[in-house]
Amino acid sequence: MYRIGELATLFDVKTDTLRFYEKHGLLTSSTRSEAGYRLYSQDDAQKLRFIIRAKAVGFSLNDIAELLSIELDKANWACADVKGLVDTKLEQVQAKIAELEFFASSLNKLSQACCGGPDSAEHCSILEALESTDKELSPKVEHHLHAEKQG
Amino acid sequence: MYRIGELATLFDVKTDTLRFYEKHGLLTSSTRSEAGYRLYSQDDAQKLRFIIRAKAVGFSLNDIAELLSIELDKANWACADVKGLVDTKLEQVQAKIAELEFFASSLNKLSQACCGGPDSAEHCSILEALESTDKELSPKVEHHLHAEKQG
DNA sequence: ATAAACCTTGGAGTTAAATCCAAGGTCAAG
DNA sequence: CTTGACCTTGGATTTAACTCCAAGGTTTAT
Repeated sequence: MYRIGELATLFDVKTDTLRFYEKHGLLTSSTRSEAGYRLYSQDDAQKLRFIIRAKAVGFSLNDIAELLSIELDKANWACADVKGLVDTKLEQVQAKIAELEFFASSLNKLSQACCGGPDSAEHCSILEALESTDKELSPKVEHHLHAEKQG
Repeated sequence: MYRIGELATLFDVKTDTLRFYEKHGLLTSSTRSEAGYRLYSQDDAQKLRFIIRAKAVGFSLNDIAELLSIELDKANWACADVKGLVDTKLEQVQAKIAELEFFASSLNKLSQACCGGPDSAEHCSILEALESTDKELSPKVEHHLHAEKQG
């Protein structure tokens, strides 16, 4: 079991942050010592790791709480409910991956264009690099941008 | 050219948000009308789209400003500087992608475990699903978690 | 030429997510 | 048996990123 300070050090967060997560229902220490100290189990640590990772890829604490609530505890969740929530989150995750792969390929292009590659100095900013890769736009925007682009 | 309200509608943000981005150096309209109205060009729109996307995958406005500053404008940036910044950002993006792929595979596992798949009811929460996929941990944490896991 | 729907600025208020602070309890080391 | 490094709580403050408001100027449609 970890005391709050140990867990905080381990994951490079502040103890205050852990108490904050507790107050907001994201991570409660599974036990307390006699004196009232929070004691975190291995599972708690696992959960914290998940929270930190999810935050790093742009999920809000609310989103994360929802992800963590996905537990097929049979009494409270129908199977279809779980599946619905999971699949929604999965779509969000996949959308994010798609965005990032786009970024990655553009940054790559930029990096290569920069130092003497065959396309040298052709794409000099992230925006130009993105543009050169762009095939699809958000439906709402597509019409406008294309309209102007031809004119 | 778009007036601020048009651009805002187009991208489903508030006009206040656009002024906020301007104040913080992320997106300045390329011109103003005689009366002082902001007029946004196609390039400005492109830039806004980039900002919105970058935000969606967990970059802060500061991160984004840095990404946007990557411009090989020859006078101010040495080639190596650009490459350095780009490659740093590329690493961040790739790390995020790795995280998300992890999430995705776990959510998938969860979704399948849920409704009568072969692993039915085996991984009942996102945490269990993650754990079942887990091979690598952050180096800092690895030792501790494994140590306890064996004991 | 006037109302409705835009736009301007400056500044205040909100929300999420921490982060800090104060007053005090606990515990291992000397 | 006290010093120092922990921990507790409750509440205040900060930071990022908006979001709203007020007082006033502009444009457009009737």
